[in-house]
Amino acid sequence: MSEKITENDLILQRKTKLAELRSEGNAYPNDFRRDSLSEALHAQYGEFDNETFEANPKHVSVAGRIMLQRIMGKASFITLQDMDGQIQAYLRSNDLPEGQYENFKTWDLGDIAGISGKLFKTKTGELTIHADSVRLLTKSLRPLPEKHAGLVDTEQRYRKRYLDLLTNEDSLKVFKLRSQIIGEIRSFFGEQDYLEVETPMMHSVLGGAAAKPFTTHHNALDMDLYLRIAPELYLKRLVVGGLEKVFEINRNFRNEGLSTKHNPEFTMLEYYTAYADFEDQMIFIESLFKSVTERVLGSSVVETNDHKYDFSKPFKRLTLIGAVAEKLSVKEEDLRKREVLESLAKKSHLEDYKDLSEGRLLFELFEAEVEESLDQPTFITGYPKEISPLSRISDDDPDFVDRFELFIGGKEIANGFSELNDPEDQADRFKAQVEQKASGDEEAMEYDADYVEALEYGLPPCAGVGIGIDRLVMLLTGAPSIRDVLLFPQLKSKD
RNA sequence: GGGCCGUUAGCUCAGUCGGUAGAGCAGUUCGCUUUUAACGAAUUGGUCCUGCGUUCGAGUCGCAGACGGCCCA
Repeated sequence: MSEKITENDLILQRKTKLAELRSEGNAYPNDFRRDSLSEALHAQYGEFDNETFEANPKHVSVAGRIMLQRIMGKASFITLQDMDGQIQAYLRSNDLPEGQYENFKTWDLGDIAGISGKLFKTKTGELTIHADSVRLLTKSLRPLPEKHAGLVDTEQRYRKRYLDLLTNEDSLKVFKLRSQIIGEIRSFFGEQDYLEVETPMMHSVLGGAAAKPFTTHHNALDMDLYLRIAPELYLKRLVVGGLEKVFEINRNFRNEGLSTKHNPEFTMLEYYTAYADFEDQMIFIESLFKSVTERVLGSSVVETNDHKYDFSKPFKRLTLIGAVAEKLSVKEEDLRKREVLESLAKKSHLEDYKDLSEGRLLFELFEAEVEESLDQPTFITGYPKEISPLSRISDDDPDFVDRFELFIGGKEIANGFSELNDPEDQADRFKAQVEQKASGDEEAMEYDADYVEALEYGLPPCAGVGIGIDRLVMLLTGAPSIRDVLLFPQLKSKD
C-alpha cells in the first residue's frame, strides 16, 4: 500500500514551481471552462483552409494535459491531450497578454492547461489553436513516462493504470471498447424488454456456482457472509416474482488462483428468460454476439492476432461426450464405462480420479483435453447431472441435463441451461451438494432452504445464461490476458 | 505448487572476461517567432529489487527472499 514515495530533483523542481504558483494566488483554480474537445475540432474543422478561417474566424477554448512541447525562443508549439484525443496549440509571445509566455516557459510536460484562441492551419496543414490566452490549471509534480515509448513495464502499467491510459493509446482503446461493449449489451437486452436489476453481493448461503468463496463479517448483525460467487439464485427468485425477463451485469468473486484467464473479481452478465429453454438461449446468444460485434466493431467478423471469428454464422454444436470421444479417438459408448474413463483420467494426470463420479470424470477429461482446442465458437451440450445441480434433467436421459457451455478461442465464454424448477428435485440436489461438501469438495454448494421455498411457489419454466464479460472483451479486443481488460487487476501487495 | 525469464537514472533501455555505472528521452542553462519524436550547445541526476555469501575487488558469480511476466499442474 505505502510504496515509498521517491523524492528526486525532478519532483523538487516542480514543487518549487508550485510554491511560486501558490504565492501568486490559488494554485488550483477551477473556473476555466472549455467549449471544445480535440477530436471534435479535427472532425469539424480538419478540412478547413486558412482563407476560410480568415473569412470566418473560429475562437475556441480547450483544456488538457501537455504531452509534447516545441519551444523556439519567442514562439512555441504544444500538444494538448484531452479525453477525446490531441490538438496542437501555437503560443506566440507577442499574441499573448503580458507575462503569459514567460510563465508558460516554466510549465512542464504533464501539466494541465487551459488554452483559448483562433483556429488556423500550419504550413504542414495541421489544425492548430493560435493562443490568445493560456492558463496553468493543475501543476503536475511528477514527470510522465517517456514520451514515445510510453509506460512499458507491465507491473507499473497495472499498478499505475492512470499512467498507462495517459501514455498508451492502445490501452485506452481497450477500455473505451469495453465500455461500448457493455453499453451495447445493455441496449440489446433493453430492446428485448429485459429488466436490469442488481441483487446482493453479500450472501449468507453459498450457491449459484461451483467455486471457493471469500468470506467477510457483518459486525452489527454479528454474521458471517460470503461475497457472491454468482447471482443465479437471487435472479431466479425474481423470475418467481414475475420478472420474466431479467438480467444483471455485475461482479462475482471467487477465491481461486490468478491467471491470464482468472481474476478474483470479474464481471458477469446473467440473464433469465421465462418460457424458453436452453436451445432457445443458444440461438439468443448467437444473435447477441452478432449484434454486439456489428454495433461495436462495425462488423460481425472479428479478426485479432491470428484468429478470425465470424459471428454472423451459427455456432458449432457438439455434445460433451462426442467432443471427448473425437479428441481422444475413443468410441462414445466406451466413455460410459468406468474403466475406460479411469484409464483416460490416469493418462491425463487427473488428481484423485478414482474418487470421481463417471459424469465428473467425463467433464474433467473434457476440461483437460478438449476445452483449449475449441477455437471457433462451439456450444457443448449434454452435461452430467451431478456437476449441474441447478439444471433441468434432460427428457432424453436422466443422467444428463439441458445445459450448454460456449467456448471461443479455447476459453469458456458462457454457461446456460434450462432451469430446474421442480422444488423437490432441487431439494434433493442441494442435499447431494451438502454431502459432497462434507466429503471435502470445497466448491460444492450449500442447502438454500429459502430458495427451495421460492421454487415451491412456482418458478415458470425458464432458461438462464451467464456470460463472462471480461473474457468477451478479451475476445473482441485481442487482449492476451484478463489483466489487459481490467482497469485495476488484482496484484500482490509490495509490502 | 513447479520451471523459465525479468528487475540498472523519473521513463525506455545498454552494460564485454568480475576491475572507476552508460545512452536516448525528461530536467537544468544558453540560443532559436510555423514546430511536429523540433533543433544546436553545455550540464545535473544511481539503494544497479533486498539480504547473505565467494573474492583483493560484485550490476556481473553463488544462495535465500520480494515483486512482475510466461508456461506447466
